[in-house]
Amino acid sequence: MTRRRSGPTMHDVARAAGVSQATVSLVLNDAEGSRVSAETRERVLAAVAHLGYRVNSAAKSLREGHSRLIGFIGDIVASTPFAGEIIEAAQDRAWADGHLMLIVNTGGDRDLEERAIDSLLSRQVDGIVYAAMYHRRLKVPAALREVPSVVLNAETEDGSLPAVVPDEYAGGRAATQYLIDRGHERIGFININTLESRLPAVVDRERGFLDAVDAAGLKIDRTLVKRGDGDAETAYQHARRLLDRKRPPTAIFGANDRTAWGAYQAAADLGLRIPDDVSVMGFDNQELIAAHLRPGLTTMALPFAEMGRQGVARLLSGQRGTEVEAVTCPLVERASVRSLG
Amino acid sequence: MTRRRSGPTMHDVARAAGVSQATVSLVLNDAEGSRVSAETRERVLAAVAHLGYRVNSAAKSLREGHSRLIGFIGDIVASTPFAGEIIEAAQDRAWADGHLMLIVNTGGDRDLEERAIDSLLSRQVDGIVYAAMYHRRLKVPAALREVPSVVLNAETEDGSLPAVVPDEYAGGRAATQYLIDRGHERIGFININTLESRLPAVVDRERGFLDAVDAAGLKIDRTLVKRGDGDAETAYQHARRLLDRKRPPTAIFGANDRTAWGAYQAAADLGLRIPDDVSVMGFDNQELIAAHLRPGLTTMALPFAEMGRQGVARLLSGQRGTEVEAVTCPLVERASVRSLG
DNA sequence: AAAGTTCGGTTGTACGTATAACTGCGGAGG
DNA sequence: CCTCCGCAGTTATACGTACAACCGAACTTT
Repeated sequence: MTRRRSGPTMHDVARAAGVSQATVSLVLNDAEGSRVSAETRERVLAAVAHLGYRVNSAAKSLREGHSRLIGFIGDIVASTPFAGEIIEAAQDRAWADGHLMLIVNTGGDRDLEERAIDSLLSRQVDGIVYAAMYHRRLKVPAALREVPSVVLNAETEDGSLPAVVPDEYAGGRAATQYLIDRGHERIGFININTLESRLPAVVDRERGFLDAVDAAGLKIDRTLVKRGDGDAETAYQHARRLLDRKRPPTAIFGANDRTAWGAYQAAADLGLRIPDDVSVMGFDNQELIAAHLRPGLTTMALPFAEMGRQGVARLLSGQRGTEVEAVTCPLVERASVRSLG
Repeated sequence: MTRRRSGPTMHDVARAAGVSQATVSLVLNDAEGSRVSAETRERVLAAVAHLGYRVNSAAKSLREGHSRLIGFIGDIVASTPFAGEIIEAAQDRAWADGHLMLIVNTGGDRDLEERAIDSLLSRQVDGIVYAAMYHRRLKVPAALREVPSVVLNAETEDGSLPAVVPDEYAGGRAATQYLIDRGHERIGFININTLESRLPAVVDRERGFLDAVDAAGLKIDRTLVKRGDGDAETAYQHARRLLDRKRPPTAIFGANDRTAWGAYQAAADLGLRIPDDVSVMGFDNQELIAAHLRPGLTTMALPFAEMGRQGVARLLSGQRGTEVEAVTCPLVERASVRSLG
């Protein structure tokens, strides 16, 4: 009944090489500080190659008490193209350290999440990465604390776990500064949503924008700041109204790329050319929008890959702090902003 | 030295419940056909809950010879937004069957791929899903054959492994039929690339288009069929030339969404409205393009989720055929096609 | 009453590995 | 010549689980 599909074991190798299983283990693991003659080592290695021996990780994990496995839990994997990036980077980082990544997506289902964590823990994962698909604050399941864990793209409400998030404030500020540096003094800002949403992407980007304007000694014109409802149509309307004024802004900063796209459409409808008549800056660097708009959209990239890397690196480093790490959003320069004067 | 972080074992539970370890195992696994009294079962379950016992999968896998793990290997995960969808669906399907998914992305690196497969095999995975990020034919590493494997979004050159691919031909044909059903008789077709690329997306979609036109008894006008070089600009130029003719087509079918987007831009530049003056149909259903164009692009969706599901399902079903399964591409109706007459 | 037959468990072992503890041997040191 | 020691391994064991084989008591069956 016991279907034993698996290949040769160390015992088979040992027999083939005329040594004991322990010696095989020594050769395979202890590469340096070992006490086995070069000749024996060769024989063992030859037998390994000849038989196509592969270590049985289950046995190894059982013996060693850990698995060289990292768990990855995400709330909504597919819906966002970012997901792949963060997963890839996390996996790459884990692999670089000899770990594989176990992935579970929960679709935000709390109950499934608990079971998923249970399942990961029972597989002796060495750590868990909990990734949120959009930046927010959240409560994490208690079981996460049983093993080193880190939260990506979100912060825990109680600050009980280390987290890695995009630096929205610095991003908003850098984007604005970029426009200011190019001579823009009247800059329209179209936010994604109202501040009540409490989302860092909404609140902090706007704060960054305002502070940059203020720090540059420019007057803050509240009528240039618009807030939407997350809808593309609303963003379009806002952009249209901004550009239709007697003294329109010379640049529009959309708090995300979709909002910026609204500005493109408004400009097109009004016969304005980008960047000649009006400059546009986005945020998020959604490849399919930003890179394919004509002209290409200059925007701030969310550091998904970097978050994935840092998160796993933090797990594997073994240091247990709970600091929130803010990662810089790099500016991606394309062709939608021009220098004035 | 041996850092034993792990929690209680069956022995601990057994002691707490005043039974033997075997009884705990019986209670936990054999739920039905077991021979343990209701009262004992209760005691064991209580002890399990009280101690927070969790099975050690490493030990279980070692004992049982399999891991309830599925390996997922992809060539370019992040670069494409499709990746997330296929991964999510595959993982969901695996989870539904009590399996977790181990993911590795190789970036197309052949050597890394071999090592990844080795690593998966040494972890006793019950099967491997090998996903290509765009539809093509490829050679798979021989080691894949050591365990049930299935190829997604690609076919093996030697047909040695089961595969699941999108039905490009049927998709091209269905899209065209959709236009014909709405009264279009002069339909422009802008292919992504030349047929020399040998890619199914290029070859079969065009074949589907031609066959649909032919089957409808319409005359095939070769001058309405254009081929690009994968570049957005070229697609735009083709669309422009098509629409600039004395008798322009009433509809343009772009072999992918980016090509269709070129048609949007050409139409806009010529002052033509979609769908009033010209209808446009795409292929791929790239959310960020198709859903956000104005008007929304009617297009054929690639069945990524379905491929992920089917692939894993095939693995878990245990049946070992090597057939290539073609999955239907569903039509996503938005607003870029109008009925004539 | 002797001989099964359930019932409700227990004992023992194997899965493949890593490693602590041991061993046989040849040479160096006294 | 005896002792000691380093070398190059070997032997034995534990990790936590599943399950085959066993076992005692109570209950039938003949």
